[in-house]
Amino acid sequence: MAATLELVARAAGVSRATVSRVVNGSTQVSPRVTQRVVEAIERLGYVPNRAARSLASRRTDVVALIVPETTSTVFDDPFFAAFVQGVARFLAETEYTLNLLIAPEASSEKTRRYLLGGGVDGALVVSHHSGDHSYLDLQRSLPIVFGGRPINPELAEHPVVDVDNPGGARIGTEHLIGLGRRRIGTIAGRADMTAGVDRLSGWRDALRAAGLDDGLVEFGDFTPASGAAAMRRLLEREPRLDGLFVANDLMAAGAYPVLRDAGRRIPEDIAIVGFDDDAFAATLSPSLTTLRQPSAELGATLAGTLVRLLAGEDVLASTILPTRLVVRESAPNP
Amino acid sequence: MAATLELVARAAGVSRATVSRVVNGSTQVSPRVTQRVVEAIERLGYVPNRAARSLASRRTDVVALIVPETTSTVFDDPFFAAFVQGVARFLAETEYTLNLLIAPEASSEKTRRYLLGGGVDGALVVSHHSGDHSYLDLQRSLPIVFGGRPINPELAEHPVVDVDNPGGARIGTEHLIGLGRRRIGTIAGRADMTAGVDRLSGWRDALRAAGLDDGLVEFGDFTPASGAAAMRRLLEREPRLDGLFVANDLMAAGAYPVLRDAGRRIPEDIAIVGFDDDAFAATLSPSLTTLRQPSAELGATLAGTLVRLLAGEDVLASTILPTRLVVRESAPNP
DNA sequence: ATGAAAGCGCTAACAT
DNA sequence: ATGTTAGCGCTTTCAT
Repeated sequence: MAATLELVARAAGVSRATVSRVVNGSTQVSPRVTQRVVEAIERLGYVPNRAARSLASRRTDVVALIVPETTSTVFDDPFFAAFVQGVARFLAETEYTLNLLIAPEASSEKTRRYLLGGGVDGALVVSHHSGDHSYLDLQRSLPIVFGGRPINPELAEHPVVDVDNPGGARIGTEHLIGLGRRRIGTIAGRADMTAGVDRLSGWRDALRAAGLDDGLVEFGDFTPASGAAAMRRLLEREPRLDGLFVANDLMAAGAYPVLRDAGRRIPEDIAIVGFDDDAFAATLSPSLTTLRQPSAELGATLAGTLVRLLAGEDVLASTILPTRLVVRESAPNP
Repeated sequence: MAATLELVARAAGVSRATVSRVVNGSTQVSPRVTQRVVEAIERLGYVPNRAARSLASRRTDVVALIVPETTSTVFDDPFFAAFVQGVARFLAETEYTLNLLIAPEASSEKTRRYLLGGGVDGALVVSHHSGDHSYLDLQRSLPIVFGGRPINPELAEHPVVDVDNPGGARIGTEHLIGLGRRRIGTIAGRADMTAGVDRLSGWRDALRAAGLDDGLVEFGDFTPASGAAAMRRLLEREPRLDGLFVANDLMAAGAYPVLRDAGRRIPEDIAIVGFDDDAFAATLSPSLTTLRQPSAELGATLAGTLVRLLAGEDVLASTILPTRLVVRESAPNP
């Protein structure tokens, strides 16, 4: 059986309150008593009971990272690896423990109870879809920080950390324009995710500023297969396409073989810029020019914002991290 | 503020005990009272407090999946995606919530306290290294099921679920023998992980049974780079190598270019069998013959074993799942 | 079938 | 600096 505070107190010849103080690092305990208590704790192998502590203190020291995606999406998307790592690394330096809650679960009643029932002190929510309303009723009862601007305006009051999607898309598109391309299409991401919407608008802004046609849009869902399909539609609509901005690298990877089969050379006939700089971008042939997201930094910033929020500090309503253009063969410098 | 049991009891005009019974699905409550209580719960938006419930009932309804690896290892290894999914899917059907604890964390004092302090009802531990002793002191105080036989004999008393590593390796090697290959080497996995040790012994068994030389062993650490290095050493030792069993597909992928550079054709000059059937096995050129692991099933079985253990049921000390040979171009059928 | 009452193990005023 | 005393919100005998 696990030792209790009571037992430790008895062994050390002090009150439970004193043991509690020692366990919680209070400075108000005399060195010699602290010493006695510490010894008793070691001797008995005492570990505080979480439930009791949480019940009395009204905190859990746990934060949840909620990913409303399927398990496979999470693991297949290279972005998440770095992102989760950023979160975990940051939290490792704090008093908090990370609890990763994955999708189907996250929408379930069980998880809702876990969150609402005081199971965690706060939550991080990433990749929020417009169709997903499962966090609406959490917002008033739990500190939440969003990773990626939620498309849902009701959630606007929560702090958000995001990468500069419109800015990155604009820079990528301007790069294509700078290469002299004039018929520039885009394979956009899902319209129900802000990453999709924002990258599309960045592409559009750049084209309009240059006085070019911004009608060559086809949508995908961030998967390679959808990228291939969108590429086919785009080529059909405008065979003379000479530039392409793709909302993520995976879809760009899907577009490559379609272009090859159509006899279009990259970058001679059509220059391509992706988004993410995932693990495959550099290994594609030709290698992909793309916008790098600071994924790990995003995770760390997100975690940091939540921790500050939980500490009662003021946090920025919105933090936007910059992207960086990584120039490779698919759209080389002039 | 969140509603409490007390408030619900008052609203429904019953005792707290009765509300508790309704919440916990006791059949001993009359329909009309149940009805009243349910209404009060809905009206007040009551969600039980986890800490209080856990303190009183001495259970948490949470199980931990402990992965003693770095975050990137977990996410980069295709095996984990399917595995975690298997665990999550199984638990979704139960009363338990999954808490994924990743490595650096898992060895930390914080996590130890989380586990020992009653934070979870039980734990699943995968990918156990011999160097890792952090779970030794958990074993007596927490129900644990291991995924993959722990190399540490002290942990032998815990239930284990594993794939048939020796059997798979034997079958793969026998396939090479059946192809008429006679100088069959192996790139083995790390000697401090049972998956490495067991696959090596399976290869050895097959060769001995056939009366062939079982000395052509070089070790890697399951990464492509280590596979490449091992391949070079093997070719140096025995240039006439005509068969190769590799302990995982990633190392096989690393070996491919080395063989190509050495002017050895696959499978004409050297036939290759891998292990895992990961996402890349089929896309290698030539595609890789390999042993498929039932990763998701492994996760589900592991979770199921723990759940049964927690329910006080008897569980098998050891459950071994079969692998299946997937024949592709690198070692085609005769 | 329902209620009363005693904790579960800890923290946090409040005293001293 | 240390002890005393209430709870935290729930489950669980034990009565009735």
